[in-house]
Amino acid sequence: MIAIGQDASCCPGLASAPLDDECATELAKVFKALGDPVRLRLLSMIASREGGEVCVCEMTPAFDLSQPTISHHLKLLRQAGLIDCERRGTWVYYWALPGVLDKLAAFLTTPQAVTEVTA
Amino acid sequence: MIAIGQDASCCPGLASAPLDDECATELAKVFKALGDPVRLRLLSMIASREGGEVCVCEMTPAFDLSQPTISHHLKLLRQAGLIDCERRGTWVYYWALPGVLDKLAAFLTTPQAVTEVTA
DNA sequence: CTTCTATATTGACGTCTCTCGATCCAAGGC
DNA sequence: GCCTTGGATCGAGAGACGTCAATATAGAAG
Repeated sequence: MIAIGQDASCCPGLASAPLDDECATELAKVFKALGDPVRLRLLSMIASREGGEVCVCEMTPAFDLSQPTISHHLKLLRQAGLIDCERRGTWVYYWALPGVLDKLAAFLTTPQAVTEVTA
Repeated sequence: MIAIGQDASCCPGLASAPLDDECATELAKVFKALGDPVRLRLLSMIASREGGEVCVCEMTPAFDLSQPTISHHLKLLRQAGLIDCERRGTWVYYWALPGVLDKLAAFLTTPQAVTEVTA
């Protein structure tokens, strides 16, 4: 629903120029999705997985929360454009959408830090 | 109040290993502070400023919001450890705390992307 | 000391968010 | 067909959040 892949690239960087309203609104949606410890852990479980895919049945018991709550957080992460999922038989598998996290990281990186790395 | 400088460094990276609860809670506070378009714009105004300092009197009229609301958002950004301020006469000046954004960016950067850059 | 200006704080209101139990849907096995 | 299992959706309640008007505070100027 949120095309961070396109909209984030329009924003040259947090510290390079004052953000316009539209860009800030789009980016805030993604950061808001990251602004919850449960969602951060879910995303980390998914993004750090070797094979790239994690079954819901594996994530739900890792938390002290009800199954609908985990499903709700996964939905928010998906709406933020951070992950996607596919049903395979009885189970549903989630994976991290590539590039989105790196684009966010690039947006946060200050120009000085960039020049230091590339120098 | 939040020592992202210390606590974020304890977290090796979102995509390198599943985040533990404590680390996720600390990081979520910072991302939550970034999860509002007004705060993103405020932080961008501050971080992109050449001299490094921005007066509140310069930020308030840039928004269609009341003065207390802007003050409130600046307070949240400060509590998240992203900015700091100092009173100088009648005016108050804000600046971005260095390194925090870069640490966040490093946390979001996937291991693959890191190896690509350093290769 | 009084007054004015620039910010911060307080209190209140409506809205959004997180969580749960209950229910529904999709797929497999009998 | 029916039943079981894995997930998603619905509806509700408690709490957090964003916003404002009103007030308080700090400093400068008279």
